[in-house]
Amino acid sequence: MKSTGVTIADVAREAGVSPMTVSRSLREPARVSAKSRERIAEVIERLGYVPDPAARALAAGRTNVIGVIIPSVTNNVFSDVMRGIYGVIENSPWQVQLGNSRYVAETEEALTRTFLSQRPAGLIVSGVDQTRKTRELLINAPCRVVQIMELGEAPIDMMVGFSHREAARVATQHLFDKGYRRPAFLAARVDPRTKRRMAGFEDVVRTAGAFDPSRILATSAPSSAALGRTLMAELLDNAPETDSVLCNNDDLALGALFECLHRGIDVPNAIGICGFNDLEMMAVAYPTITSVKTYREEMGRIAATMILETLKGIEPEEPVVDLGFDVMSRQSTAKLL
Amino acid sequence: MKSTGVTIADVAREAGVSPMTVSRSLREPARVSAKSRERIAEVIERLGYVPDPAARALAAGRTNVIGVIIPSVTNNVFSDVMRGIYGVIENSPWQVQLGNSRYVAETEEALTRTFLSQRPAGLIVSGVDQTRKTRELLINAPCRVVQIMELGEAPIDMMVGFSHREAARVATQHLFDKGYRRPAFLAARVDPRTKRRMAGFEDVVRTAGAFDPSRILATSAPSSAALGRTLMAELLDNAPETDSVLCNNDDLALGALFECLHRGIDVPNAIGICGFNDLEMMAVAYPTITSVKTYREEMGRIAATMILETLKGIEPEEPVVDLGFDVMSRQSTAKLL
DNA sequence: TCAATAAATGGTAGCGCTAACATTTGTCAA
DNA sequence: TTGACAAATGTTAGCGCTACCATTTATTGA
Repeated sequence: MKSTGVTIADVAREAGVSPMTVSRSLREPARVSAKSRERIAEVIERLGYVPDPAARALAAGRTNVIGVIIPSVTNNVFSDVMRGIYGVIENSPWQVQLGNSRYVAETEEALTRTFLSQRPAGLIVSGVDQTRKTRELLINAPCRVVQIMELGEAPIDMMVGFSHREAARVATQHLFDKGYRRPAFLAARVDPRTKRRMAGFEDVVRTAGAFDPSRILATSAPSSAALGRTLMAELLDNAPETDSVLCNNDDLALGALFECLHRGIDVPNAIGICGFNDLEMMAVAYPTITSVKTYREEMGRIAATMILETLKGIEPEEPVVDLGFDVMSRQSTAKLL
Repeated sequence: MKSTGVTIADVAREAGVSPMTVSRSLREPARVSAKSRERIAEVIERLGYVPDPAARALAAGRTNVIGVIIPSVTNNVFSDVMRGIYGVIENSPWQVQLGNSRYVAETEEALTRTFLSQRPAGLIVSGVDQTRKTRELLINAPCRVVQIMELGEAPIDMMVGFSHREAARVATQHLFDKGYRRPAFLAARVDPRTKRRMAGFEDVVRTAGAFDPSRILATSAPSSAALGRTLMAELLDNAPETDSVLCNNDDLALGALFECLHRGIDVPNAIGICGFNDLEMMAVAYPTITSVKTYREEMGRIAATMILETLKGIEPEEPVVDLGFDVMSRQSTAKLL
C-alpha cells in the first residue's frame, strides 16, 4: 500500500540506534551527537526514508498543516493572497490547507470546526465578520490565528490588512481633487469589504453634498470586465450627469473603460475612472488607469510569516499590521481643468 | 491540546455501541442497522465529534488527500485549473494538497516523492515532461494519477488536456485566413507548453514560406501585460514589416494591443492580434481581441472528477480526454481586405 | 580518583482509528 | 422447533511515530 515502506524503525536498525534517536535527529538535531546524526542522515538518504505525517500528527498531537479559510477561490484578490502565503510556506516543513467558505457564515463555522479538529499548526482567516460561535472557536483555538484582508476593532489574535473604508475615502477624495463633481460607485457581488468601501465613498460624497443613490450601482453577479461594461452602460444611460466612477475593483474599471471607448466617450475628460487593487495591467492600459494599490501578496506573505515565527516562539513586534494603500494617479483621472 | 477532545470511543460509549460500529456507521452506513445509525448520528451531533484524519490515515493506510503538482502558482492558467479542482473536491470528504514545482524537474521529483509517502488518494500532475525517475514513481504509485494541461504519447494513467501545438497551428492559420502574411510570435517565460505552441506557429509559418526568426520574440521574464507592451515595442522597432502577432497568452495580447493604441497603430488593419486562453476580458476589450479559447477550469474539474470516480470504483469511459480549443475570432484580427 | 552533573540514548506506552477476523443476533424454510 | 445462513456487532491488534521518563555514557571539579 505504501510506496516507500521505509519506517523509522528500519532507519534505526540500519543506523544502529533506537527509533527515538532517529526521531530526535530529525526534530531536535542539537540533542543528538554529531556522529549519530551523520550516520542517521546517511541511512535516511540511502533508504529514501520520508516520515509519515499522519503517524507524526497522531503521536505528537499536532500537524504541520496551516489552515487558510477564504471566502472565494474565484476572486483574484484571494489568488494573490494565496500566492503570498504559498511563497512563504513552500520551503518550510509546513503545508497549506485551503478552505472556501463561499461567503457563507455557516460554512465558515463548519470549516473552522473541521480545521481545528485537525489540530493545525496555525490558522489564517479572512475578514472580521465571523459569527459569534466562530469567533469563540478561534479565540479558544489551540493554535495561533491571523485575520487577513482588513483591520477591525477586536483582533482575535494577529491581524494583517488595511482599512477599506479609508482607502475608498481617499480614492473618492482623489476624484474631487482632480476636478470631478458627480462621482459614481460600481460594485459587483457585495461582500463586507465592498460594503466598507461603499461607506467610504458615501462619507466623502455626502460631505461634498454630491450624494445621489442613482450613482451607486451594485449587483449580485460576480465581478468581471464584462460586468464592468454592463454596469457602466447602465450608469451612463440612467445617470448621464455622472462625471467619474470609483470601481470596486480593476476588472470593473477595465470594463468601464472599454465601454467608454466603445461609445467614444473621452476618458478622462468626460468621465474619470478609478479602479481598486491596482492590477499590473492598469499601468499599461490605454489610457493608463488610476487605481488604489493594495498589498495583497504581501498580506499573505506577512500572515504566513507571522504564523511561522510564532511557531518558532518569536512574537511579532506588532500583532496588528496595517499595510495601507496608495492611490496611483494616472491618465484616467487626469482631466484637463 | 485538542480542541474538541471527543474521540470515537466517547461517541461509542454514549451511544451504547462499540467504536467499530461508530467507525462503520461513518464509512459504510449500509452495514449498520438503522437504529444504531440514528443513535450514533445523534450522539455525534450532540458531542460535536469530528474524526481525526491523522488517526484515520494511520489506521487505514491511506489519506483523504489528493495531491496536485503544478509548476507555478503565479501563472493564472493554473489558478483557473485549481479553481476547477477545488470546485469538485470542496464538497467531498477529500482535500487538496498543492505542490509547486517551479518548473524545476528535481523539485517535481521531490514533491512527487513527498506526496507519495503520504499515501494520497490520488495525484494530479502537470504536463508530460516528467523526469524518468518521476515517471517511474508515478507509474508505480499506489493511487490513480491524472496528467493535465496537455496530451502526450504515453499516458501514465489518465490524462486531460489538449494539443498546444495544434492550437497554435490553427490560430496561426487563422491569421493567414484573415489576410495577414507576416505574423510574429510573442512569448514570455518559455515552458514546455509554450515550446509546443511555438512549434505549431512555426509549422504553419514555414509552410506559408513566411518564416523569419526575427519575428519570434521570447524572454525569460514572467508574463504580464507590461511585458506584452515591451515585446510589442521591440517587435515594431526591429521587425516593422510584421503585420500580425500570435501571443502566447492574453496578458501579452492585451499589452500588445495597448502598445499599438499608444502608438496610434490601427488594430486590426495595420496589425492583427491574437491571444491565447481567451480570458473573459478579451471579449469586452476595445477592440475585442481574438483569442484561442482553452478549457482550463474544465480541465481541473474533469481531472478531479476522474480521481473521485475511480475512488468510487468507477472507471472513466475514456482515460484520455482531449478538451480541444476554439479560436474566438474577434475585431483584433478582422482586417479590411 | 570519584562523586556530581550534563549529555546522549533507550524503553514504554499510547495517540485515535480501522482491517481482519470472531462472535452474537435475527431471519427464514423445512 | 431447529439448523443454516445472513446481518449486525464486537474483539484484538497494530498503523508509525513521539512524549515522557529511565538509563547509560561522557565530562568536570575537587
